[in-house]
Amino acid sequence: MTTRVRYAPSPTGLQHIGGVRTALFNWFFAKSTGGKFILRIEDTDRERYSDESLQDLFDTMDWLGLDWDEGPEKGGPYAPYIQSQRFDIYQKYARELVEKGFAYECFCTEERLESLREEQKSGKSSHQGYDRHCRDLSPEERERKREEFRASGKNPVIRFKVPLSGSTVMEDLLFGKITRKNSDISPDPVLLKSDGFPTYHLANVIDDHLMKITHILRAQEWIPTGPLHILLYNAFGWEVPKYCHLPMVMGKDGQKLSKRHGSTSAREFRENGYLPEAIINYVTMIGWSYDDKTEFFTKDELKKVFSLEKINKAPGVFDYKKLDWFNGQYIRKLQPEELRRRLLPFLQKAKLCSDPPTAKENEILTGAVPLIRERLKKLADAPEMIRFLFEGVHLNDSASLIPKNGSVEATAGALQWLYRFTQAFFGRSDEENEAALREEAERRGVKIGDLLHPLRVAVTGTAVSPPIFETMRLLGAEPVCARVKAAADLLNAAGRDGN
RNA sequence: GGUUCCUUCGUCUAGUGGUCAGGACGUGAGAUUCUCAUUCUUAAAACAGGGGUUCGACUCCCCUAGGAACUGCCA
Repeated sequence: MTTRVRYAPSPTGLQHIGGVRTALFNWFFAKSTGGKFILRIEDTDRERYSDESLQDLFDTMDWLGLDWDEGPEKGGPYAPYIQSQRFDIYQKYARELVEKGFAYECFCTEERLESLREEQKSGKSSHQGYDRHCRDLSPEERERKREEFRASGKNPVIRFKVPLSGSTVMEDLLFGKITRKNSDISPDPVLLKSDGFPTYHLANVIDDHLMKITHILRAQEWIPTGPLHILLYNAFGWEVPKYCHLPMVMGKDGQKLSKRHGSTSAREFRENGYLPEAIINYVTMIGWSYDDKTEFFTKDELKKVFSLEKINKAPGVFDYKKLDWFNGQYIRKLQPEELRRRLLPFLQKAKLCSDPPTAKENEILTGAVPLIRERLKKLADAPEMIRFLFEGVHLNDSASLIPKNGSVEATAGALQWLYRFTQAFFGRSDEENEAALREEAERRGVKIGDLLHPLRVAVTGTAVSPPIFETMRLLGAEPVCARVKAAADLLNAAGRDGN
């Protein structure tokens, strides 16, 4: 039997990294077992639905390189299944359940439900949730209400008749048997809403059955509704798929990962310059492992090696630091030309390169890549690291030129010498330049770094930069000399002002 | 509150009755170095607690504690 799995997101917000992990696990499980991966858009909540979210879903799948093997139409590339386009299917099955006596129409108003909730919150009633008011309406009463609704153009909701006694067992591949007393299941949840759309429970069960899903891999937060779904399968007389609930992804404080912990959406990671290969690798290592030492996996490797047995039961904390490390590793694995290609959009966004880039910009970028590749944690860090290659440097604070424990006078003097040094720099080898620098440092009785600091600040505008010799060569003689001259002048002026 | 699930270094994890409890991130120290990084070496760091079962428990069972998720005409 070939395995069939699905990822079933709701387009009600940006794709969450937890969702990404669920998608990845499903996709890898399908691939590793030679099965099929299906994408199903669960857009039955038209209140929260947004086109932007749907687009973000596609962008994310595309970014991660996750494709799906089926759709409502024959022949690929496939459009995904979309629940809002399957409206009639759910109607039909909901009616079937009512006819078979497993569900019933409920005419309770929003207000009644609200006051019920109030009452329960204040502790007046020991009951929780819906009081099953409409479950046992007399046929006459039911007919009267139905007429009433019809007259006012309202639709009753359809609720599931949860058995009052007994219990339901869910077999989970990871957690084993999970038993829940039927009386503990949410009393008669809504299956079909008054707008005619199904709720998650109904649509999910129907579609998983119709799409012949064999394994349901979904977040652990769904465990409590598992038994309800099983009751639904039983009511329809359908075979129950295998369940494998995935441990949750938590924030540093052990709570569900959310905004306050940092970035949570795939889009944010994308825009910050995390590589999809790093995200894929890191995210699947939360709650899954291969052995006691291997932790680098390409997507292709994971397609072969992924297995449900190695999933961990305990929830995992999302470690941003470790992700950064993974990302740095992957950045350094990239061929220089490939890194250049991926960096370009970030420089364009920072307005340092035009679109398309000019020959000159391309040249600078190509030269800059080897200088920054081992300094990058995220691609978005690049623009600030090499801004000075594209734009002039404006030093307005002469103090930044002075090395630690240095003085204005000494630094001004050093800069005079550095100006001459830069003029000679481009006609000599690095070895010769370094020798000259060392000699001068010794003559002045300072460390070589005390000379390099003002040079670096003068040329790059910052105290932290890629290696200065390479940087200078990349920048070229003219701008380098001009910048050192400008710095020397600035410091002289500062000195004259009596500092 | 109720229900269900979870519990190995700070974090991600290996471990499946006998290990000096291993690796990785992070942290500390050191080396390399023109700054920052990278790289390398090295150190500290864990079986939640209590009972059993057993010749022997991180590994099996029970209890306690702690944490989490769920408790909607949202998914």
